[in-house]
Formats: sequence, structure tokens, C-alpha cells
Amino acid sequence: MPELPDLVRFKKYIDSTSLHQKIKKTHIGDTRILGDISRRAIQRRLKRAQLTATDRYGKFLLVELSGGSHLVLHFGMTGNLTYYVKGKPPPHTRLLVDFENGGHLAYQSQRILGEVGLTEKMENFLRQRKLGPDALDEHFTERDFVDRLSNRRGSLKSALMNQSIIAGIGNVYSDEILFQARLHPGTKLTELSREDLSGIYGIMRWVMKISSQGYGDPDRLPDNFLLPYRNNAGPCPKCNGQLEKTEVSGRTARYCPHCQKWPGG
DNA sequence: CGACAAGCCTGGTAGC
DNA sequence: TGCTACCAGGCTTGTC
Repeated sequence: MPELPDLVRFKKYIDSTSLHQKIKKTHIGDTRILGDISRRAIQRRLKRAQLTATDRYGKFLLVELSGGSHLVLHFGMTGNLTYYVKGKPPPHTRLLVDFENGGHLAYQSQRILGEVGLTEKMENFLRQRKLGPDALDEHFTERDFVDRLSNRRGSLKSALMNQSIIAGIGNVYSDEILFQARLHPGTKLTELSREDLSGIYGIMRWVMKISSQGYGDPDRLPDNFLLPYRNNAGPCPKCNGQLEKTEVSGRTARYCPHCQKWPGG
């Protein structure tokens, strides 16, 4: 499920479990999870280091290491973190960090679609990945948003999910933004005015902010959010009607055909 | 058995 | 015509 609000949770999780402990050893369970870095390089860099701080940018977590460089964690579709003291690593552990005090931090990824890497300079990494502004960045203004989304073709949904336009939003939260904006998921950007986009900016910020405050927990969302209902085919939390699904840019979009209309419709 | 799942990257090409 | 950016397909594993 990892989108921006889940990354907020992962950041808090590392902050509260794993900082300022000396690393004894690092295990790489499956090298396919590594980007363009070797198993040896990552093990050497982590040995005897400490995790000193965390930064989140879009769907990336950058964990600062004593010495200055950063461990890069990306969670793909199925990534997760587990800290434990006793017992065995959880299923699908691809990176395991053993601390000298006996604790362990496991990065799990069932489908190996995420990535573990290293970067010396965070700014260089973000530029390399061609990421747009983080959806919750305070400097990401309404004007920036409208400029980035106007004069494009394609759907609003795929633009919201495009990490080089805005970083942090995926399939689930793009559906939520469209639901709160009462727009059909197939809505094209050419059908929307700059005024429409200004309104969508406010909704996008509100959805991402309130979801992040609840750390991505579906039980900590307002009553009228689509997210907790999207997987069991309804009912719509606003009108009690039947939710439907459709395909937009190769992704499954969940929506309420009664509440969500085409622009002007 | 195939379809599907919340991630991103790539190549071919639709559209300006 | 040329370039951009859009989208289908692929990656991966487990479940229905």
C-alpha cells in the first residue's frame, strides 16, 4: 500500500525504533532489490554505522547514516518494515539490519518491486530520479500545481500518479482525490480549466494531509473517505450506492458512479 | 489455469 | 516533420 501517508508511517517507525544504535551486520536476502549498487558496498557502508535521521520525499525514505550518506528505501507495491528483538526475520525480508544491542530492522518486499540503495547526496538522488515536488511540500503552491497540470493531455488521475509531476500519490490516493473532487476517474486534463485545477489542488492537499496525520491507517480517516471501502465493492460512504471499477491508464480505478461525474456533467 | 494486486521503468507511438 | 509525453506491457509473487 505504500504511498505518501504510508511513508510518513515508515519514517515515524524508524525514528521510534532504530536510530542511534550501532549496526553489527547487514544481510541482503535477494540482490534483485538492490539498485545499481553491490551487496558488498552496502554492507561495508552500513557496518558499524548508525542510522541518525530520516527524511521522506514522495514515496522514498532516505535514512541518514553516521558519516553523511543515506540509505535509500523504496517500498514498491508490497514493501514494509518490521523491528524486532527476539525471533526470526518476518516473511520476504530482503534487507536485514542487525544492531549491536540485539534489535533487528527488517525491510520486507514480497514482490521485489521496491529498491534499496545508497546515495551520498540527497539532492543529487532526487534530481536523478526526476521527482516533482512532494505533494505536501509547503512550497508547492496552488499556482505551481495548476502550471504543472495544465496544457497536458491524458487523464487527471495518471497526472496525479506521475511522480515527475507530483511525488507521493499513487493509485489509491489518486482515487481518493477524484472521489472527494466528485470527478469521474476518466476525466481528461483538457476538460478542466485552471479554476477547476485550483479547486483540485485544495482537495489534493487536504486528502494527503489528513491521511498523513493518520499515518495511512484507514481507520483514522474521515467518515466520507472512499479508501476503507474501495476493496469490498461498496457501498459508497457518501450516497450508499454501489461503487464500481474501471480502468484508467492501465490501473484499476474505484469510484462511485452516482457521486463522481464528468466535468460539466 | 488465468486474472489481479496499492509500485516504477521501458519502448513504441499518438498527438501537438 | 520532430519532439514530447502518454500508455501498454513487463517485472515479481501470492491469492482468488
